[in-house]
Amino acid sequence: MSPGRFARHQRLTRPSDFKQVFAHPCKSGNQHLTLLCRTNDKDYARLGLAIAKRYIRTAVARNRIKRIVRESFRQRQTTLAGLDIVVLAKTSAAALTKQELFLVLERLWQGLEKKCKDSLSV
RNA sequence: GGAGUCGGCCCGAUAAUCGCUGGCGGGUUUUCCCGCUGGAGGAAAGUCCGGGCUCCAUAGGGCAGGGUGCCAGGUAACGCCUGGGCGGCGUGAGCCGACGGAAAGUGCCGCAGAAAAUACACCGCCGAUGGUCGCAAGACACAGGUAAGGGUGAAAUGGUGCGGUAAGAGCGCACCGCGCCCCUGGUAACAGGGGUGGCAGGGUAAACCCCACUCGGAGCAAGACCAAAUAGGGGAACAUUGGUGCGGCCCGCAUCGUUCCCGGGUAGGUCGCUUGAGGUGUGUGGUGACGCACAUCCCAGAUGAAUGAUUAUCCACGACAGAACCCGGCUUACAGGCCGACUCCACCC
Repeated sequence: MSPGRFARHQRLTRPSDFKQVFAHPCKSGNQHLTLLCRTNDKDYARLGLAIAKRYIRTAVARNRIKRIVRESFRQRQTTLAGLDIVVLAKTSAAALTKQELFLVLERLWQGLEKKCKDSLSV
């Protein structure tokens, strides 16, 4: 297991934090998930989740996706340092298995690293 | 053994590692770190009822409106539960029922049918006296009588039988049903028995309605507290014989400065927030729901929102589904497993 913690300060908690990300995002995503991203002035990454009831109907499915995203983020956080990330789920995400979700997320994190880190941090 | 009924319980297990979060203790007692310990459900769901709690309203009463609706009990309360009654279903264990009032009034009753409620009778049945024909028996037609039979319908003005009659009819009688009165049992719903009346005129109250009982409104984003930045409000003091405007000038009025205080209150934060109509055990009262007594336990409390991930082993290979102020119910969803009581059928003795 790769080490790493996921403490409170590593989460986006305030509405204003979310607004900042939504305002000028660098996007990455596929048919299951969408990731929005923006640099912050800190030396660690922060994660916010926006799993809408509209798309994912049952609370159980929403919780499942949140937990898996958090776990995946926790393992990858060192390479994502300096970014604020918001994860949005689409309807099809509920149908994926655990393993599929982890795979999908891994690819998306890589995409973000390449795409966003350089272009935005200038 | 098979089929079934009712009630209760479980909801993968174990280990290791890495995480999240409440509480307690400690450390550099600020967000940080360490240790110990707790961390979703039977429905947490739908938000359909009832209550606690909070704020608002309220002299008292009535009307309107909503809800409930066999009886008794349980409960904080209920539209819930228990026991009983009545009706229906099932061979049975059992299950189901908005189950008060239709002679208080109003409305409605498709299609079919003559007629759906004041019977104005379609096919029928009878047809005396009188009329026509006939010697007569009788035939024909009419006035009229009738509701037994046929047919329609979910439903047709009590049912069966006998008497009765021109044919019929509660017209009369017997039994059943129905209404009323009395007696007996039962707290009561109701049941049983006796007497009497006379056939009284359909259904629908989840149609209006009547009767009885009952109900104030909004909800934890309730509500309470702390409180930046910025803008603005009120007050005090100081500084000025200060500046600017009105004015020819003085007086006067308006406005501008600094400091402090006050109240409202946004972002944000804290409380409400989990010890409760609580759980477990024993005893005890009660057919039971449930009550009482004693002992014992503390059992989620998050706030972008915690209970997860990985690996290994095993099996029945895991359904529906995630607390958000808290309880009591109801309803809906659901793969499977365990236990107990009982019923029916088959077999053995």
